[in-house]
Amino acid sequence: MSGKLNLDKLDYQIIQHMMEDAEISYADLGKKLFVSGGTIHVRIKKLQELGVVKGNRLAVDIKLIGYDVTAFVGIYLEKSSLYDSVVEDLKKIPQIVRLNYTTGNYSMFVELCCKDIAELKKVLHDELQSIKGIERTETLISLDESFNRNVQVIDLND
Amino acid sequence: MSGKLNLDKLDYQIIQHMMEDAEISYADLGKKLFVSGGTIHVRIKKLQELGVVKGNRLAVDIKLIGYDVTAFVGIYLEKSSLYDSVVEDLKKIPQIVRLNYTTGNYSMFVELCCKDIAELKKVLHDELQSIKGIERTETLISLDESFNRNVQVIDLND
DNA sequence: ATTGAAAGAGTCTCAGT
DNA sequence: ACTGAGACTCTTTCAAT
Repeated sequence: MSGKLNLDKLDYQIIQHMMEDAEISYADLGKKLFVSGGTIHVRIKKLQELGVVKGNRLAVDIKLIGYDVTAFVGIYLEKSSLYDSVVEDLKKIPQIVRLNYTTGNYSMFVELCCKDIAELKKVLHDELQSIKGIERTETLISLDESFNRNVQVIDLND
Repeated sequence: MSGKLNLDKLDYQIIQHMMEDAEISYADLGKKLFVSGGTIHVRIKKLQELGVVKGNRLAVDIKLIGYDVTAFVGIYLEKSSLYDSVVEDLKKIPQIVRLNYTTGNYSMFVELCCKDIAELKKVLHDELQSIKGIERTETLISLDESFNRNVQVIDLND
């Protein structure tokens, strides 16, 4: 499937299942995929060693703990050579959870999580505007997240 | 901290730790936070019942399994009343992993994961353009993800 | 609410195939 | 490479505080 690593269908099935729900036991996952729990264990160990599997994260509903505002900000840079220094400055702002260097309208694109609109305004107005190299920004506020899911690495019906 | 739920510092510390790494045992996490493993267990059960903790996901490096292209697409709708029907059509495209309804330039904003530029082109040209209600789209291709991290729900140094 | 210990369940290793 | 069983570790429950 992917050229670089030699993963077979079973590897992809394991990845697909465990990306969605990592709470299933090796024995039970083995039953679903018609192999032993020991084989699931060996495969997951292999995937960890290859760096494909990087750990295990708790899925948390951040809205429920007060992070009501998700926003996206497109950033225009004065010069694209300023990218690295701007990245370092943005990394210091804890509300910024993701930063991508992009083609298209903006030079870079960030996602941020804030407790409320007041906090968003503070980050946009006080923090972003004081960073050297940022020419201007455009903000998209998320009013609703219709879905958020994983890539489908394999069709589970074969 | 958050008005609705009555979570204390220990709850936030547990959430912060387990969002980053859910592989630590309750006993070890208890040692770090100066309580017993049993208390960690009780708190996590409470957080699950409250819906704050929604499960456990394997963190996978999708680049390593051939998903080289991450892109963001801003979508202009003909009429915003078409939102729901467009959502249903977009949900059927497996490469679209996230969809937000946004204020600002675009009516909706999606993220997609593709194996290569050819697949991205196919989705943009063949699939998005044939959906009724989409006026036009603007694509940002991610050339580099500088970072991608969790919200900081508590400062771990108190 | 927190604890510590016992019971139950899961992971990990390894010898055999 | 896969299997199954044993050793080990973790989760879960619960009586006591």
